[in-house]
Amino acid sequence: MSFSRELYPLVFVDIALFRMDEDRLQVLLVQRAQEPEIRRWGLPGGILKPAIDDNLEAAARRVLSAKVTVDLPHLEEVCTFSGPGRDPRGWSISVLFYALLPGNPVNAVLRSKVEAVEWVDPASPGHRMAFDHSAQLEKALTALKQKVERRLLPLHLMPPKFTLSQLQRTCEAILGRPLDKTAFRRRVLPKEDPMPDIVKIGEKLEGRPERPAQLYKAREDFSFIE
Amino acid sequence: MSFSRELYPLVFVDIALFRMDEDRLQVLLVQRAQEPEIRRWGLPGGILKPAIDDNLEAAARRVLSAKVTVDLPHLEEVCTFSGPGRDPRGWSISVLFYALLPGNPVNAVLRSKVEAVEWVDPASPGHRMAFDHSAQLEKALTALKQKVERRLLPLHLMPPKFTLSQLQRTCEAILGRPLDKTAFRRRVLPKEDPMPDIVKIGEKLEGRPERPAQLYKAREDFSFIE
DNA sequence: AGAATAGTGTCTGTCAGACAGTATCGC
DNA sequence: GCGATACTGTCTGACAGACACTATTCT
Repeated sequence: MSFSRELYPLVFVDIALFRMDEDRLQVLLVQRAQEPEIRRWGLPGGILKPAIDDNLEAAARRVLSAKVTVDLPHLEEVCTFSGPGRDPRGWSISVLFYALLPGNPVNAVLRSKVEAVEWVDPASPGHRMAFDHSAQLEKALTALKQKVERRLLPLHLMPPKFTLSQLQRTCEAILGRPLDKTAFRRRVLPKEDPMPDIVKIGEKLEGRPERPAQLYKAREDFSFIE
Repeated sequence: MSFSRELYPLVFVDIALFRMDEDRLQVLLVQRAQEPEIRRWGLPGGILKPAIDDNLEAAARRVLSAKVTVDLPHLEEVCTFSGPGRDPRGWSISVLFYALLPGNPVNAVLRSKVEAVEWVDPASPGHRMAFDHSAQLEKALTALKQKVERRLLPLHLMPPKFTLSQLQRTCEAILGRPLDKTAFRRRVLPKEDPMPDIVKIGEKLEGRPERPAQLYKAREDFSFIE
């Protein structure tokens, strides 16, 4: 442990970036290209750079900008992880964020870099993960789940236009359990709500062999923060 | 800004320590005895010491131990505050915690130090506060409120033995609004719950000119974490 | 007896899950 | 018409607020 580690901790930001792939929730993992824990998989992250970062959230956005071509996914702090042993380089803090990537622009948003990247099922990532990133992913997923459990709609994960069934399947993927259709629609479409979270566009989904569904969009100033 | 500030941020922990005074919620403020912002009031806090702190929560407990003679109040992370401008000493991070002090042992738990201390109403502290501590206090209070709004019982604020009315008044003080007695009791005393949060002791409150109330205690392994 | 709070019984509205039934499209 | 999904109507049980009523102690 270097001397400075006894005065100043290393400060990192780590991000659990979620997206929907069809009807499955996924999270982005990267394979570390450097020591320590080289070749291990983990959440994308990086060290805080006080010289260029305005705050921790800005640091997280900077780290994300190296992975993703769109900015402004929903980004929210979850909690911190800290201690002398979690990173071999010394006493460290990681501030964990989770981010939600919107649906449609996904195809073109990922930029390949020196590291390998992979979208995996957050409930069973299928890799042994570096540092305490396994615990971090669990915390991030729990935070997302709890929000949806509290009836917040994960609209930041949706494409610009979506159907109610799509939205319901997204919630079900996050919660890991089926939802009742009637109850879901009643909740999401309150008849006389002055500020409904979602707005009917007036178009219908075409090109499918079933009855076409109404398309909706998120309210202009919708926020996933309670 | 010193050179090291461009590589390493200063890392602080700040704590909003809540207690009940009769039926009012209070938070502990301290008057700063040092520059910067000397004589301004703020939340108790201190710098992280990697050499002696096992993690950020341990740092918060260490800081609290200088103010309070009991340990183990409920301590929980709220969020972080960060940036180059919030402390004149340079780029800094504060990790905010809130803590709940149990009811009865309060009288003897406060230790006077070099700084003046004061218990104030968290909703209107009555002092202009140092740094961004005003925003921090607001966040901590909101976090506490939301937990109680989500039906978690703030049992860590209660004395070892308490009546249902006392508990209800505590919830009302936190929420800032009255609660219905019938609904509150129904919620708190589910007839056939295998794991109720509170347990009837069997004693009654004596020495009052009204009908004596049943006394309750918190379940052995009760946790305020959801 | 009276004051004061503890504790209960019951009505009513809201809202959830459940489930069956109807609607509307492509083929 | 058939298949598939969109959407609706309605029943039922859980639970919340409201409120009046009863219970039990001290003075």
